[in-house]
Amino acid sequence: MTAARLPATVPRHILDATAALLSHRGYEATTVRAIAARVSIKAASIYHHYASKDALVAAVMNEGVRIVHDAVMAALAALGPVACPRLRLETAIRAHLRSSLENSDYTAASIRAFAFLPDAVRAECRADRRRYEQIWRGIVEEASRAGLIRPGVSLDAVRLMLLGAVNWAGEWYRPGRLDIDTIARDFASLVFHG
Amino acid sequence: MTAARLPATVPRHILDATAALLSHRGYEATTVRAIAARVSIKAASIYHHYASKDALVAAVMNEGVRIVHDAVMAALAALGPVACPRLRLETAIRAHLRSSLENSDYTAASIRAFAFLPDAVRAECRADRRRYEQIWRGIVEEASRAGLIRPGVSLDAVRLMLLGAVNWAGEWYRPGRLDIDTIARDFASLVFHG
DNA sequence: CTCACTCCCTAACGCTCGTTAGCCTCGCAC
DNA sequence: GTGCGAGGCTAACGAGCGTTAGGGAGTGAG
Repeated sequence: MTAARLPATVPRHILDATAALLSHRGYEATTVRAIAARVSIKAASIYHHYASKDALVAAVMNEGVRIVHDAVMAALAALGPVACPRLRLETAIRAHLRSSLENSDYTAASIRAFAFLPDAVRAECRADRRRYEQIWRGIVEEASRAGLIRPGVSLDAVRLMLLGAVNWAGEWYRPGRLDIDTIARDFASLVFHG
Repeated sequence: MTAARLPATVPRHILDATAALLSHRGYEATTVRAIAARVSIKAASIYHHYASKDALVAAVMNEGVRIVHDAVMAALAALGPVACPRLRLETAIRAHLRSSLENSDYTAASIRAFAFLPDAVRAECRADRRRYEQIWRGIVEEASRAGLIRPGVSLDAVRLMLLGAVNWAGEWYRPGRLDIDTIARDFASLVFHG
């Protein structure tokens, strides 16, 4: 899961270009020729660094999940071990939103382009994505144990609502309108009762 | 916005096939040949009924928004004019989820495939989509006026969280797990305070 | 100096895409 | 029964796709 998993020989800017195209145009419109053009080389040269388009895409998708995973974990760790669940949830939301909306084409790609990936590529991404989901399962569970979630509400529903809301944010967020801190605060407010 | 907007000569099953493909595979993978194969004709014959792939796609997208719009409006109307905002919100959520998850490939397509449509097609869909958003703006505002939304929370954030959560449901919903009534009830619970 | 290796190139492969042209065959109107 | 439009068809177009073959320039090691 560390950066070392990527072959050192793979130029970062090829991955960057792929991430940018995937996040803005989706899988099919992200052509090898378009990626190559973005880094001012020819399409065939891509294959010197990567075995196939799908291997490149899979690398970007997994990198995207890794980035948001690490961002959320780092933000939670910075809170210290005794932070209240309310604050932990708001912090996780903010970190996820920052990663996918501001910092990382990789994260944006891993969220937006995933749905229509070829099955083979999707299969390569499943494990890391599940691992990321576990963070949220944990946060919601903590909050529930602390009595912050209205009793009777399914914790799965809470988690899926939250992840849905933050993952969909890429479809409407534009810098300069609702700012990310406000979104994170309000989203967190909504899932806690009285 | 009525069905009469579609030329009467366009066989419904061509639209159906396009909606099914769009919702499951996305825009680029929805080829004219694949649509034709689904209705057991050849690709060229599609053009006897529709001027272009994009015109066909745009028709499906707008039909999808119309269907969910009508479904939500009908469900709200069935409640009668004096229903409480809490119930109205839950009802709208349930109608939206039923439309996109159970009843309509059109609605599923209009939600899932929209992001990566060509700009020209997206432009043709904007008006109807905005009109649908207005329903939600109204529901959230009612709830807020009734004092059901925690003060200090942006109503835009509430609306966007709700729409994000329900629109993303297509990415994880599988029949037989969390059922739609439960999801709708829990989602509604979460946005209301004490 | 030379060998090997890296990194890029041109050219082309087989395939699929959206779309068009032109033809055939029904079934209904007159 | 003749004409014609509706609704299919085959064949093909130019373009773009992912990918491969093979070559050439630069560079660092021996």
